[in-house]
Amino acid sequence: MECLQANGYRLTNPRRITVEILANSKRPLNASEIYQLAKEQYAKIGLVSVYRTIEKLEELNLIQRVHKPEGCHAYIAGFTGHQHLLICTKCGKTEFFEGDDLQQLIARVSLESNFIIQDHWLTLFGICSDCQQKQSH
Amino acid sequence: MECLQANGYRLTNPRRITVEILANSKRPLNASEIYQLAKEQYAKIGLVSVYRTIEKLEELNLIQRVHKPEGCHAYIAGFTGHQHLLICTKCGKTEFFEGDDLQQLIARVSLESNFIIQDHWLTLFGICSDCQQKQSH
DNA sequence: TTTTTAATTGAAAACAATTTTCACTAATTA
DNA sequence: TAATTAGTGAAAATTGTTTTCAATTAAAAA
Ligand SMILES: [Mn+2]
Ligand SMILES: [Mn+2]
Ligand SMILES: [Zn+2]
Ligand SMILES: [Zn+2]
Repeated sequence: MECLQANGYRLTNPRRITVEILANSKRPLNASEIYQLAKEQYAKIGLVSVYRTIEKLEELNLIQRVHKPEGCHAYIAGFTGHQHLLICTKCGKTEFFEGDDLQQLIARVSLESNFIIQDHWLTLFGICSDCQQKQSH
Repeated sequence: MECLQANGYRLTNPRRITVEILANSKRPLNASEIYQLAKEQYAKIGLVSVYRTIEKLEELNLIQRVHKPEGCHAYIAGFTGHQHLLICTKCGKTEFFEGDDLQQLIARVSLESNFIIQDHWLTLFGICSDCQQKQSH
């Protein structure tokens, strides 16, 4: 909310609620999921406002689109700097990690392909500890 | 086409042309791009058949959806086994590479997060050699 | 505090992408 | 060759997202 305000945006109910939902979610949410949750707190919110808030939060790098095999329209909060995602394929729980060292790989691929490599996306998929326990029963 | 036939699908014009376009493309194409190209060879083809062929090729693992910042609705042919993509952000030219060794990283992240890590997505973005030359003029 | 203002809102309409329906066509089998 | 049935394309339906617009409301000004 501070960041929105600092960028000249007004602090409104639809924004507050959308931000709160995204900030508290451990898994990526899409517009309609946010909308369903938001209505519980603020019945008159419109889906359009959710879309518009997502757009602004993404511009300000406060949320990040998450690409998964099932779709790429969900967002997760908490992005800062160069990080990557670790996603539970059972419940969707998503964590960030960093410290990947791809320098050697990138150098090799660059040499073999004659590409100048500027960026990379890395996502790990697995089963979170909660879902491991549920599974073992 | 062989693989389609082996799986009980008929060899039709719409399929032949869609397959040919995807097989010959160096960059990922979406349904409507394939459709535009296909119409040049077979004017009466329908966009629906392109969608249906994409669906089957994806099921048979002959093509793969490509995730990019601009969107995730394009497909590239030639997927076999565990490989990753290298994409030119100028012209879209896409190559496969393999031999990434993420074992150490995966072990560390697994330990820190208590996830069992089962899969990963890695995509490198850069500038291909053609586009490097065009740029330097 | 009250008034002014312009950004923001939600409903509805518009738009875009994809899927479904259905009568017809054509690839394969007998 | 004829019979069968998968596959086709046009049109309609559906889904997800964006635009429009009059009304509302947060923030600035008085
Ligand atoms: Mn990295
Ligand atoms: Mn790999
Ligand atoms: Zn989980
Ligand atoms: Zn290029």
